[in-house]
Amino acid sequence: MINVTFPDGSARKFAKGTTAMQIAESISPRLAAEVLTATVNGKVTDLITPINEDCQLKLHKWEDSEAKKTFWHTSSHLLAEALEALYPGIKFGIGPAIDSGFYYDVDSPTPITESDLPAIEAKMAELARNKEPLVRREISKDEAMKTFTEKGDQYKTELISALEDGTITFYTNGAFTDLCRGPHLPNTGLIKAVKLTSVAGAYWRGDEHNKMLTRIYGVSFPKKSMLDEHLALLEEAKKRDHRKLGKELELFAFSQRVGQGLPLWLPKGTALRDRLEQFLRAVQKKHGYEQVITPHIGNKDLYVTSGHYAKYGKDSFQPIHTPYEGEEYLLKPMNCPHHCEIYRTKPRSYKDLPLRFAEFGTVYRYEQSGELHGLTRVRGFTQDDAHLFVRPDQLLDEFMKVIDIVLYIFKTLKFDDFTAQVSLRDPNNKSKYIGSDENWDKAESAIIEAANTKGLKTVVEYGEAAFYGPKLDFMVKDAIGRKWQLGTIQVDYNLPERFDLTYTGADDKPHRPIMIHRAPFGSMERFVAVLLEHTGGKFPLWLTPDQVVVLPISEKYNDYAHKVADYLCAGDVRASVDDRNEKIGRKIRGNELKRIPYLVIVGEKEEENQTISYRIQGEGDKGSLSAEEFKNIVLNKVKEEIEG
RNA sequence: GCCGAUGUAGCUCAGUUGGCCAGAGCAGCUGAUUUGUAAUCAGCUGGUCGGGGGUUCGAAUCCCUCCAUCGGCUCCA
Repeated sequence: MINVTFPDGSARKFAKGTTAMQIAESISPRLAAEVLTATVNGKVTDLITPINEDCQLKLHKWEDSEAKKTFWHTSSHLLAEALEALYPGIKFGIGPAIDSGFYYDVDSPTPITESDLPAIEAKMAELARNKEPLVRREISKDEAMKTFTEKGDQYKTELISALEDGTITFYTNGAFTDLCRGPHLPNTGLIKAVKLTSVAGAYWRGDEHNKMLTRIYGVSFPKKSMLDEHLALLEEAKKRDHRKLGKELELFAFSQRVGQGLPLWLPKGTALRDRLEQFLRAVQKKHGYEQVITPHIGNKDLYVTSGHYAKYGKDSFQPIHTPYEGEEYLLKPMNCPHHCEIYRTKPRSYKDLPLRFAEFGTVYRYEQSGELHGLTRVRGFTQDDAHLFVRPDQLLDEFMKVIDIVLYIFKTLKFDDFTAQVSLRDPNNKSKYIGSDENWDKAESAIIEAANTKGLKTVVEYGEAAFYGPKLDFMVKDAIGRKWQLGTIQVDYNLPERFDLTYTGADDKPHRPIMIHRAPFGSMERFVAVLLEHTGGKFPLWLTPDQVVVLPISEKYNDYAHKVADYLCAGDVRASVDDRNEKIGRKIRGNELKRIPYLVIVGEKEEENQTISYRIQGEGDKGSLSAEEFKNIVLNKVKEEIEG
């Protein structure tokens, strides 16, 4: 007998060799029907693998991420089974579960396009109805190699050759057998709803020098209704797409003639962006930052000194030549080297530090054409940049103060759900980075300590550091649960060395300052994009370009409407009049769609009583007030938003 | 950059196997209407069918090429 302990602390005895599925059945048939996978002693495993020793057992239903992963992993095998049936001779790369579904990379003799997906979905549904069991088999390396060599699948043999004998398992569903360590669902019949979402190219093993395989993405659910909900969420995401909203709300545009990835900020978008800038300027001023301005181009030598040229020279706009031989300039791809030169403009004392230079610095990077995406990835953008030059004894404190600024900004803009990612060096590939191990260790431990002291919810990612130093990256979750990377704070021991930056210490000797790079928004472009998707275009009142539009019932009341708007504008409310010769319903609809927070309606009644009627966006009519009372409502709301 | 898809009016989209001066709705303009809480009516304007080249008696439609956009991959100082 074996002793099985459950998460609630209870324990029961079962015969040796009992499976998790049998255990679930013995507890309740209803549970057994819902359970998808299990964790045995902390390891996710099949329901059908016999358990031979005492263990902690957790049974997972759909809601658990372990169950979803298993569900989607089995779905990828089902996809492969369908593909093999429909495309004889197809070869398989890898087919894992991902956060929001699954994919399989394939090398197909005939091209697979999006129009083929419905037929593949149908085949998957047909196969799933057979309720084929997933059969696990341990297999020797030789035999595994033989199987896939005979099949002619060089991708699988490449994977097998990297594995150790004795650890290799095959899983079979129906006519399809795959190299896989599992775990899987007991049978494919649990997969009741499948949607193949897209087909894309992906390099074999993620290496751009390798052959590009076809990747088929999909998502699946145990119930049809869950798929419908999922598709509804995708629809909602589409509605919030910042590229669509940016066009509709006339915030920004792109022009083929201006060039790819070079955004044009329209008047309303500029108003919004300016307001964000003013907000940040004010916060930074309070925290002892000094604004600086540096040119949009810089001598190539500047970036050679910083090390950026060696690392990113090929990804920059290529050198601009002057009439003089050998003189070369680059469009500024980052602000830090310029700020280092500002530091060098005069001798610095330990008493001067910390120095905090801030700049809304516009930079240009030649991103590969396929990487460009709306405002989130562009070739010309403005960083809300600042560089802090600090003494070693100030580092931790200054770093934490930067965290405070980031937290304050997130709070004001209602990004309530975020995590901090500690981005460290890839310990297996240190050649990608500059600087000594000693300095890296110091920098990394400073970041970790600061994040811990601040009590941030953190995750550590190796290989995500910048080439000159580790980072603390802030990832926010938006209103519909998607994650975005925003601000970043970095500790850098390297640039001060490369630029030979020093300050005179109390001991009258030269010392090396440490740099902190930070950009709470990341860039103005990216931040506006994320804000758009987060709010669906319903910006906070304090930020929105147009706060109030006054709608006269008919042209007879245009004068009164303008009087009201002028009064509001004089009181620092951003108001305008929609005096088009249209019916009131039409004007309301148009301005509601533009997501104007407040609509003021004036007609005979209001003019007579010297009042106004108003509506709140999405909420409808809110009744009548005096213009002054209304103005105070608006101003108070703004105040409340900024002061939290 | 790579794989795949797409590109018709300011926007959203129709345009059958190549064949009458390329269509609709919205937006815009003009006029009528003077309006009470999410679309008033009528008329009009607007397109080198992404650019270039080719096939054909004839191309939005077929072929080549370039550009841009979208979904991914790779990359992200």
